[in-house]
This record gives sequence, C-alpha cells and structure tokens, in this order.
Amino acid sequence: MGLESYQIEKVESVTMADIVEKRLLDYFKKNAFKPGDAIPKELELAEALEVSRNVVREALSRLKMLGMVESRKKRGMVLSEPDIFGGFERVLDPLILEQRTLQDLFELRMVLEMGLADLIFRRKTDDDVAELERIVQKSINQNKASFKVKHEIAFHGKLYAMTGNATIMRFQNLLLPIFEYVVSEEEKLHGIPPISNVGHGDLVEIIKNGTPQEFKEAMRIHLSPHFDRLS
Amino acid sequence: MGLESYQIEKVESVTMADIVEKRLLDYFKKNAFKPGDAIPKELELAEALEVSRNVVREALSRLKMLGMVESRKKRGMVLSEPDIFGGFERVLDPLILEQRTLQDLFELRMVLEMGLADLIFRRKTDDDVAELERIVQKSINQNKASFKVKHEIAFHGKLYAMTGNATIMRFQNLLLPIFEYVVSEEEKLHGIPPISNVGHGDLVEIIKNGTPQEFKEAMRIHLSPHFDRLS
DNA sequence: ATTTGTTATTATGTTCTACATAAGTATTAA
DNA sequence: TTAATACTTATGTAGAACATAATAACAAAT
Repeated sequence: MGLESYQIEKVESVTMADIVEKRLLDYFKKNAFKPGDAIPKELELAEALEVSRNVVREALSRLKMLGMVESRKKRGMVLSEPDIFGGFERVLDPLILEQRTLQDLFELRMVLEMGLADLIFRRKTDDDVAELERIVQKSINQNKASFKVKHEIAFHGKLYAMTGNATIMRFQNLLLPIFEYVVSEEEKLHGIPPISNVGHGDLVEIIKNGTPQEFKEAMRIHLSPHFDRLS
Repeated sequence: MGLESYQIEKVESVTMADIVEKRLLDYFKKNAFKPGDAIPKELELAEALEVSRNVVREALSRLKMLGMVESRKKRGMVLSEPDIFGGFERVLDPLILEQRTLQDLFELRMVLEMGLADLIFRRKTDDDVAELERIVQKSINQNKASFKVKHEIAFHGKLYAMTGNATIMRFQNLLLPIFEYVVSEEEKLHGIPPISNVGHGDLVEIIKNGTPQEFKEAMRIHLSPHFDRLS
C-alpha cells in the first residue's frame, strides 16, 4: 500500500505575515472599523503583535493592494473602501488558471447574461434603447473579424450598463477576456460555431416591445451556439 | 466656483512595492509562466529591479496572498494556481463596503439565481432532485427563524451545486453573507416582506417535471419580494 | 549495496538599524 | 496676521545579519 493512501497532508508553512494579515483583518472587523478611520502606526502594531516592523509591512502591503488600507507619510494609515475585484483582476490570466476554472468562468458569464433580463427591463430607458439600435445599426455591412469582436463587446457591454449596476458591469468586463479566450480555444478545436437564429437586432426589438420572458428565451437562443458546446 | 469642480485628482503616491508587483505580473505574463514554474530568487529579483530585497518581498507577499506564488525554504519560489476569489473574500465586509456596493452585490446574486436555470436543467440528476425534495421535506413544520435561514442556504446552495460549477458555487457562497445582511437591513427599514407565491416545493416540482422557461418564471416570482424592493 | 548519520550549502523568514522623504506642527521674523 | 523657518513624525527604502528548513554531498554502518 502506497503512502498516498494514507492521505498524508503536506505541511504548508504559515509565515508571520500570514498571521499578522489575518490578525489585522480580524482586528478591523472586531472593532467595526469604517473607511476613514485611522489605524495604528506600523511601530505600534509591530510592538503589539511582537513582530518586526518588516513583517507588519508585508501584511499591510497586502491590504494596500486590495485598496483596504491607504497610507501617507507622516499622516499614518487609514482604512478605506477596498476595490472588491482588485485581487480578482490580478489573477485572471488564462495561462495561469486551470482549464476547469476558465470553463467555469465562461459559464458564469453566460449565467449572468441570462439573468440580466429582469434588471434590464426594470431600468431601461428610451435613450438606452436608442443607443442599442445605434450600435446594431453600425454593425451592418461590417464583416471584419476585429470589428465583430468590438461590436460584440459594445453591444453586450451596453446591456450590462443598462442594469445600472456598476459592480456587475465591472465584473463582466473582467470576465470578458476569459470568455473570448475560451471561445477562441473552442474554435481551434471544433471550428466556428453556427450563427445563432437570434441576433442583436432581435434582442433590441424585444427590449423595445417585448417582455422579460421573451428576452430570456431569446438570449438563450442567442447564446446557444456556445451553450450547446458545454459538457 | 469651488475647487471640486476642477476635479482635482489626489496624488496617490506609487510605492516601489506597487511598481515591482506590476513588473512581476507583467514578467509572468510576458514569459508565459505556468503553475509549477520556478521564479527567480528574491536576491536576483532585487538586483535585476535595482531595489532592496525588502521591496521585492513586499510585492511577493501580495502575490503569495493571492496564492499566485508559493515559497519554500531553500527550494525557492514557484508560480502556482491562484485562488481566484481569495482577494474578494478578504474584502467582503458589510461594514467596510459602501451601501451602493452592497446593493450591487445583492442584485448580482439575484441575477445569478435567475440565470442558473439552463445549467441546472442541463445537468440535473435524479439524485439531485431527490435531495432537493429531502431538503424541502425537512423544512415542513419548522418555523424557527434560525432554522429557516439554514434551510434557505441549504436549498439554494443545492441549486448552485447542481450546476456542477465549483466556481459559481464558491462565488455564491461568498455572496451569501452580503445577501443576508442586505435583506436584514431591508427588513429593519420596511418590515418582513410578504411571502412569495412560489415556494421551494414548487421550484422542485418544476425541476422535476417542468421546463427551464417555467423555472425561470417561477424563480422570478420566488424572488419577487426582494426584487420588488429594488430602486 | 542500501540505509543511516553528518556536514555544508542555500534560499526564504525574521529582525534590527539607519536614513530618506513628505507632511504636519511649532517657532520665529516681518 | 501672515510668511518663512526649523522641528517632528510616520511611512518608504536600503542593507546587513542571523535563524531556519530543505537539499545535496559525503561518510559510516549494518
């Protein structure tokens, strides 16, 4: 019987910086720190935690990356509203992520797209619809591949924008390169997918005069070339 | 006319650690580093970038937090598959995030929920349906608030699990505390929302014998008490 | 010959000291 | 009162030193 069957777990060394980082996060939560609140000085933290200033700085450096802590010379440091997708953004590299994860993110974007309908219908304005029509209009008689990609981004981006939800919009913008990467990898393997029976023009027409239910079904058909290739 | 109308942008001091962090990320991407690849030693990096080892370590500490870099004594450092939601998780504190962001995340989860239908129907198994029924069955005649919350989590969590998408599942698990926070804040202001006309039992029945379209509509109605309170 | 023990080496982990820098604070001069 | 000046302070950066664990090379032992 091999060693592996004992499921011996590898010891991952926890560093001081890991511990201090966690302690700081707990400290902020426990004391209900809010953005704008000043936090103790590096030396005070180092002394209280009984580690060197260096370790404290490594932990703080992490929180600074997330936008959670801001520092200015002499003034000290303050807690601040973090960039919720900051860490996410740095990590979204198709070459680094597992195939499985890329596939998951691909699906995630499709799930989002399908779920947008009710928000869009709740918040759409005439101006929005007019701009969508403009975007579609511009794409007619354009066949270059580079233009098509740009058009895809413009159209779907506008749909997200219409939700009035900046977070969702940011999220989808981050997901986009992954989506395109997965699509292009798919195409290398299985060729260009058939064009959907429902185009952007149809979607706009439904937004204008249709119902959320119709839109959901139309979007499903619009995405079906991708959807049908899922495992 | 006030100064603010000039949109004077505050100078955020860029530190060496910020620069080195970016350089490292670019370096990995440019050279197509993959998980498992060894990366240069701290001292080599420090020398090449002409900064102190300290600065390099602060930047590396950030990447370690994201799971992108792992280090062992003597062996050096290797690139590794990052935890895509690691940074996200650390930052998801209702007390720190803006109200607007919390609201956005609340909506985001609802969008996800609405968009799940096609994935669920594509991948559902008889076992899944049986477990859903079991979960619903257990909830009958239970009225304690604490149990209700647990039941909510179990039921909707199972729906996410049925997508077979670990990333989506993780994402929703992270979003859940935010969702609950927003709901409870809403309830403080406007009281308990009316109970939906579509319950979990109805949803299961549709998953069993219905169509994705029916499920989408049912889910919309199920969530409508929350949805109707959106701005 | 395979295993076991010893030693040397090396890259990260941690600490300490020192100084640079920017931004407040107090003091002084006009 | 205002403006110029020096002082103070907290972060930013650098460099050296040592601790520690993992590895390699080699020697000893059965």
